[in-house]
Amino acid sequence: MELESNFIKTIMEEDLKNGKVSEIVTRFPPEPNAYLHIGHARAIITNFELAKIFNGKTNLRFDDTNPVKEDSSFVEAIKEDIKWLGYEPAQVLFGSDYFGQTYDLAVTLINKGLAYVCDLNQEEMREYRGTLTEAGKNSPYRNRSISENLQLFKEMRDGKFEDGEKTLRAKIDMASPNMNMRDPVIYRIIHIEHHNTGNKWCIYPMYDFAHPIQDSIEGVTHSLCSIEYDDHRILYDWVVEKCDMPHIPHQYEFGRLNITNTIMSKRYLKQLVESNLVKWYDDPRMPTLTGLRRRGYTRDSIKNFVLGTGLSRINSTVSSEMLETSIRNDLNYQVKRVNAVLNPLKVTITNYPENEIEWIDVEYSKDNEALGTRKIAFGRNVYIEKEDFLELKPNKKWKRLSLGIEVRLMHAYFIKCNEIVKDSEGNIVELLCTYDPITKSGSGFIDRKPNGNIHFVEATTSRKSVFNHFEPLMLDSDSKRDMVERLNPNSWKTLNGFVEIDLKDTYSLERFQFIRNGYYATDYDSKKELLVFNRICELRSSFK
RNA sequence: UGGGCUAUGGCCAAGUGGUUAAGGCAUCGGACUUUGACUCCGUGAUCCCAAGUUCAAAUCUUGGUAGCCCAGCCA
Repeated sequence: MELESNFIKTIMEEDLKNGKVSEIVTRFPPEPNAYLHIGHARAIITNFELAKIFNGKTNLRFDDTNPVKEDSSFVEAIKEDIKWLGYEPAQVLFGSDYFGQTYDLAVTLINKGLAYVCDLNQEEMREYRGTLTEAGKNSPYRNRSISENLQLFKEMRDGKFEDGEKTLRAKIDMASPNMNMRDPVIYRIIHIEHHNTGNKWCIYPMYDFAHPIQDSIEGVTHSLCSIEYDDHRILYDWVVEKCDMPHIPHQYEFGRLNITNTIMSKRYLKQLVESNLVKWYDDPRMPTLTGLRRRGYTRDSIKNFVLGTGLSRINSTVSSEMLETSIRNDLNYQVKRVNAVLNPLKVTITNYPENEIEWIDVEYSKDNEALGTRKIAFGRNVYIEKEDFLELKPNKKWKRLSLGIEVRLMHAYFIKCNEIVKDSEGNIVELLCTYDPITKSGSGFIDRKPNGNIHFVEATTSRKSVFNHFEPLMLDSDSKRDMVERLNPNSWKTLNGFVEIDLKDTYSLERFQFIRNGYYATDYDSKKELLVFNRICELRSSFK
């Protein structure tokens, strides 16, 4: 799928056309403190695809300016997710690579009288900041001399002070209606080992100061971020200007992408994992990229989904059905269509010889012959789905098996149900049927029409399997309600059944259409003796 | 009268003064079918409201209304 027209693409076209920029350079700047989710995928895809269209380039830059929260374990996971999506960054960089230059630029600001060391503690600073409707007031430390500021900032760097004892603040305007401009902190003291720089630094720049500098150093032309940074842009531009950055990057904001029944906040995903409400970040129910991958989603389905939702400045909530449609469309043509019985009901073909198995050639997909064929087994003992049998045909629309009714076992023969075997509690445990040899599939038999076509697997050759079915983790998206209350108790359902013998050597993440059941992917935990499949999504159904 | 952003069918979204206002998802019909799948056909908008500018307005102006964001030494 192509990237549709959107406002950022239009801006880039104009910038290129009127010579404002000669090349498009974008960046994806994740903070290495969490696993990436499908919301990040929008940012990744947007940055890379936009640059690609204009033959530009995209860097991956880890935004690691806060060692309290960040960890190198996330660095590798994030790299892997981006690679999985099929993108290769022009460069892989770290914000911490620029700590030296960032420090020097802070000194530049001090020398210009545009930054000062402030002794206010956190609480005092909040009081001085004012409120949304009232102006703040100047810090008593605002007018320290340049030399004193220089000395103090150096001492901050040299570890003379405790965490929180002092900050470096930009001197802008405590009466600004934009809170971000009320002398924002640009450096703070944190005595913690950094995953990249170790103990070299004990002061770290804030995002608002570091980000524009990083963008400028890297020659980023279009710095894309989410809409809540809109009122940070004025500060972004201030930093670029006052630091006399030779290259001037520009920030553009776009809305966040939400999906119905899906909650994507880092805090929430972390809580799910730490409370053992899911197995891990790669749990197939998680909206993380690693979870979606394990579920069986393909990179193209994610890309097409994101591209299909478009891009605007609105925070949008897209129906999860759109994601499902995207994976169905991707898998429909390219995947093998095979038989699996998830809720087995034993069927004995009473007029078929015992100990005889018949092998039938069947194409994997009549829509894609290149997939080839395999042999399916047919014999005296088969399994069909429990839901494909009802003792009494309920209405004319019922296109499945009932007592005295004849249906086709797909790719094999017509069978007719003659007798029902029940246990002492009245549950149906077996069906006794007869088959008609002249109705064999492919024989051209047209004298009778069966009451529908159902799938089956031969009992003695099929492989025991576990099928994991998923529902949304949350029953609603009302973030005001407690998470545990909203949890869907049926988000993971396990079924035990059989797949046709052809799947005995399936490998992790191999994807199939199980005929009439849905799309599935082989789980990492699948073993030869017990195959495990995750349902990616159901087939569409107009059955009412 | 704190500041900022946004408003196009149920959900996304193109559209940049002249179009029958693209497209996708969903819905509802129908055709086809050895998957109740796929595929194919059909199906919906006085563009938040009001006034104005103009021969002509979703697009420009003014005034409303509604929603979202901002008071971390988080990003």
